[in-house]
Amino acid sequence: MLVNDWRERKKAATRQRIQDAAIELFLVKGYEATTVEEIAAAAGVSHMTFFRYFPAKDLVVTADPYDPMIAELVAARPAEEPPLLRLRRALAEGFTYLEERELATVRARARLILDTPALRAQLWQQERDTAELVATALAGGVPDLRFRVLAGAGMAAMTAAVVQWAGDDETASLAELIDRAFQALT
Amino acid sequence: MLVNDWRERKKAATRQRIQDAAIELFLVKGYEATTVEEIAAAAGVSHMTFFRYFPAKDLVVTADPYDPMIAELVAARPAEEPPLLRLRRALAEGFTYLEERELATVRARARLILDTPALRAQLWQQERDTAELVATALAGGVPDLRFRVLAGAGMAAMTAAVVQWAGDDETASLAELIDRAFQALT
DNA sequence: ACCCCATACGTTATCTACTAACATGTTAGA
DNA sequence: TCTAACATGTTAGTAGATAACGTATGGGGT
Repeated sequence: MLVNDWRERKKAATRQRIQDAAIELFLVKGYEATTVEEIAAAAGVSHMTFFRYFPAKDLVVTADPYDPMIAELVAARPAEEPPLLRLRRALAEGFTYLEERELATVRARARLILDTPALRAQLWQQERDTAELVATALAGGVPDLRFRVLAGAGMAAMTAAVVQWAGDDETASLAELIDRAFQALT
Repeated sequence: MLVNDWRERKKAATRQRIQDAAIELFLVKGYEATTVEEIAAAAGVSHMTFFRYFPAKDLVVTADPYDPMIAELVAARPAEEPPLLRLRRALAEGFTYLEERELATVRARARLILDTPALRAQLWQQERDTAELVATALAGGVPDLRFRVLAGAGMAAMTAAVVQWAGDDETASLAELIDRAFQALT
């Protein structure tokens, strides 16, 4: 079983190399102007290896572990709370945890995504998937229209906050913006 | 100026021919399995003409006049109403107008879009654009975070309703689902 | 130490969406 | 009738994505 460890770590490393090379190139040359072949060359692999790790070019940017995390946080909160408050608190927890390390990276990536149509498309799809997960967590089973609406509204609030936060250096902190966004919802 | 009329009508006709041919092929063979060349051939044009009318393959399905219409309806309603009620009433008006003619077509197209990842991506982007238009209409100028959240939440409610309506033949009417969705929001 | 084989990676070919350059034909107006 | 504008076609090319097939590296059983 030691073998698997070694292989997994090697794979994780090349995956990271590809992703780093890609984002660096995107920030310098722009997303559209950067070809997969260039990324692969910069990471020292062939274009096939790129596609084995990221089935599509945009996934190298949009693949992200946070969205599923939100659903877990929602499920972890007491079911007695009203749905929107539950979601709000869950998000607050999540973003507080983030605050300490990766906020700058997240912001840079958010900007890249928001400035690139091809990447934005994926993002909205992802938001929708997360909304369904959140709705399921809120309902504690298959959600009905009511829970889907609430989850969707909550995601919309979060998205509005993130968009403002990413677009303006002078704006408030992300946590505060999310708080304000949920306030507007009630 | 008579000339322009004639040319415009001819252009509108070929545009329609292309779109009809495309949607028919999509429904029969599926979106991915249908090539632009096939669509162009079925419509009796070259693939370049296709792209002149629809800059991207997916636009032949997702290009749609309803989303801008919503913003107009919102702006037309009295500004004294609370924002969410205003949006709700505006949507009610719009879908009542629709009811009389194209509902079946809209439903078929909605299903095609919801079943095709490549089309879904565009749809969410479009929803976002509409939300911005609605937010502007609600604010009567450049919207702040509050109006953006409300507009986004409203669009989320509408989307949830449309998704359920498109997915289930036995479900309630679209107007009623939208009404229920907005009820869940308050 | 030997071979075996799984597994990651590369090479090559091909498809398709999409774009650009240039050619052609048709029609409105002088 | 000539010409300028405009819609369309032809051709060639780029880039994302997939499939078939070959190769090498390293682990485990004998």
